[in-house]
Amino acid sequence: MVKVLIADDHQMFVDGLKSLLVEEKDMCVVGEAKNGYEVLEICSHEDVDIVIMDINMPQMDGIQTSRELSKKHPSVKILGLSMYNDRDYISDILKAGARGYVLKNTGKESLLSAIASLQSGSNYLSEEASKTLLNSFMKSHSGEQMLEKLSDREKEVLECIASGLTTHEIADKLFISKNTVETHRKNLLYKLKAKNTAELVNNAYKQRLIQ
Amino acid sequence: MVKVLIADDHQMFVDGLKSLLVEEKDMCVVGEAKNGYEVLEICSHEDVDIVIMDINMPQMDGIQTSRELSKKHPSVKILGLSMYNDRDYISDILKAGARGYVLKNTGKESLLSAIASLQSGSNYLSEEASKTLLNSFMKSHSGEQMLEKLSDREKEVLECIASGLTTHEIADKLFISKNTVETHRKNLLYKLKAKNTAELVNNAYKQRLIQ
DNA sequence: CTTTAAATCACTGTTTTTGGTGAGCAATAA
DNA sequence: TTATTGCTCACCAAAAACAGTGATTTAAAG
Repeated sequence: MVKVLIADDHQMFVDGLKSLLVEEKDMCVVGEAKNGYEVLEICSHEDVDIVIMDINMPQMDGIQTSRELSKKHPSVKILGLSMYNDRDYISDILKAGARGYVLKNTGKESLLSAIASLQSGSNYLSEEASKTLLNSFMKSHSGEQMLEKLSDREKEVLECIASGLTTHEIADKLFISKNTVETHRKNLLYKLKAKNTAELVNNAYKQRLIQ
Repeated sequence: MVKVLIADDHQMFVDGLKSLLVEEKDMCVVGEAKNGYEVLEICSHEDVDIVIMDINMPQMDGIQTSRELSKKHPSVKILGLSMYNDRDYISDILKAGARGYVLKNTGKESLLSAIASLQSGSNYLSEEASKTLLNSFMKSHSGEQMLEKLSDREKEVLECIASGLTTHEIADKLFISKNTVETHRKNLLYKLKAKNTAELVNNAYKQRLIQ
């Protein structure tokens, strides 16, 4: 009997999954969570085999939750779930301790085989997800890739830029010099491979640095 | 017996909903669709009472599909569905002919009562959705609102701007003068209430003119 | 057949961004 | 200890964006 915990902030999706899983006689849903805190809370007093973990959740997202969870309860297996076939999503949640990843646009079969794989101790990557990872791996070797992480300060400046503030206004707001803001802006342009402010904001959205 | 058609591009969500609905003895799922074309196709040869219509679908989205569907098959009742509690989404799909709207983050109860309401001939708006509509109505009267529609040309220029092209490059690409592009840019800034390019792209994302 | 709206182009400034280069300081990792 | 990284600041010239105003043509709407 596989004990499953469903973590997703869309109640309707949870309800659907639950009704789908209880049909399987070797599975039971032992809990549901709307955010990361609830996942950790439930796992601390409940015996859970597998967490089906949506990546996009309010308050604490699936990535962060996976990190915490695999630290505190390494025996709990995490299956990453999301609607985006996004390199960063996949690699981030795998790095955070998940043992599998499936997309929401695949059917229940792939979900069930993912659960089976994880339960038997192996890993599971859906076909699309592995393609994406492989592609990005290729690219990373042809120099196309590389997404340098932004520092906290840079994210702060990025948000100011996106909200329409000029360099001077940002400088005033963050109590730093105009020159410093210009440097941050320059580094942001470089790191996000943008050639001007418009593309910067665009890329920031695409890479989900802003939502 | 209510005959339901589920339209959503996430197969897993469809599978979940289906298994949830077949539990209800007075309902049956007569079809599923991954995009608008499939919805129209199915409705043309299948007897459908209610379409559960996700707004975000590839190729033809829920809004456009609802418009076509209520033109061709006005007897089919449409229940709008989305994860966003967004004024534009709600009002757009209602204008397009939907008779109800529920959010994915509400549970199955609200979905079932929505279906029941629609089947009995009345409308259904989830609590959050009606709040959102009401709020935006208030705002629209306090002058805060107003989202002037963009012309096709403006959208075209907007995309160019977001992808990082300069005024000069856009002019070359669209075979128009630099001055014209600047005028379009100016109008875009005005219409989206942005004070510079960064905020323009930002607001375009927020208002889902780019995704 | 008008009135309106979209799309086009023009001129003239001012402000902001962008690119290039360089450097000091503090915290932290190797 | 040394190397690296994040944050800070500086200067300057060229490019681009921004603001204000006005005007013509064409197509749709009334």
